[in-house]
Amino acid sequence: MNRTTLTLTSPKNFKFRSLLYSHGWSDLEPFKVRDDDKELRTAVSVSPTKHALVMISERGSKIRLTVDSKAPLNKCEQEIVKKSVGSMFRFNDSLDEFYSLCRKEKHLQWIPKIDGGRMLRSATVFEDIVKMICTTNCSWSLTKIIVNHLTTKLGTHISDGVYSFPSPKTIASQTERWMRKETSSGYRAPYLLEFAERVATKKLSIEHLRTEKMTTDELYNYLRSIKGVGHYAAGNLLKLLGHYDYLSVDSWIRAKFSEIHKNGRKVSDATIEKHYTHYGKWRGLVCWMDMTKEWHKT
DNA sequence: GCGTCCAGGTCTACC
DNA sequence: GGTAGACCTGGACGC
Repeated sequence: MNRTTLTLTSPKNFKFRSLLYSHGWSDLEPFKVRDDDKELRTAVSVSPTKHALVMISERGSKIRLTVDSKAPLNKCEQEIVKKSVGSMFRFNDSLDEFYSLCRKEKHLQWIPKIDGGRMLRSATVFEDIVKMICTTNCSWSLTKIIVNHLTTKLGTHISDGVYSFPSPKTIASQTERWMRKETSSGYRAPYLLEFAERVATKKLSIEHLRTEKMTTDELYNYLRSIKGVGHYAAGNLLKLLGHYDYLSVDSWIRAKFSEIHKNGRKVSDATIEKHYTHYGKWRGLVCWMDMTKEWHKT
């Protein structure tokens, strides 16, 4: 095993722990949180056949990447790893405007204090979309099972129990029967296969979506063209693409909102939408942070 | 251990 | 455009 150490400079308003608990992604393979929240492990594919285990930790204002790979990484491949981690950690996203808005409201002032709101992404848009489809219509424990099966049965073993996330081509080459039986994805299997096949054959282009200048509605409609991505999944994916105009209300948000704001009384989605309307294009992020405040208590 | 019921979001057919 | 029903799984529950 070859080991390389790389360093990234974190942007202002960045806190490692806030990123880890930004949402559930750090709980899904190939992510692994280690050493009492001090290290995040994941896999980065630098080419279709070359994968690296990346151990990420915070060192003051720097981010240290300890990278293990079976063959040494050249300079170009090291840059791919750095760029990939920067994209996962949202280094290019500015939250200044969001923080200004939060500072004006007493109950939101805690957010800029913990540098919150930066939501962890997977190494690729493909991985994010597959995982989001796996969150639909099931418990979080089932989501973890499906993603775990996909990664450990179809990914490449790198080191220390870490597997790369499978490529579109690898997923597309499976049969629906195998997917249903071996990944517990059930009726989602044909959705995952169709999506992977469209990406693998370049009928659908998605990796540019993190940098493409598109309006929220254009992005939303693009995502909805993927079978298995409905209103909730598209809204959540938009957050991972830097657009926060959608609340993407699901059963958990309904229950949490009811508990926090309505003393447990049942509420309609329209009531929840109305509650956050005046936060404009940041309403989706304000809602999410409001719902997950307790996750950030130390 | 086994059977039954339920929750969860999306798609499709139908009105 | 709105709505009902099917999809499939793990987990909770009762026996």
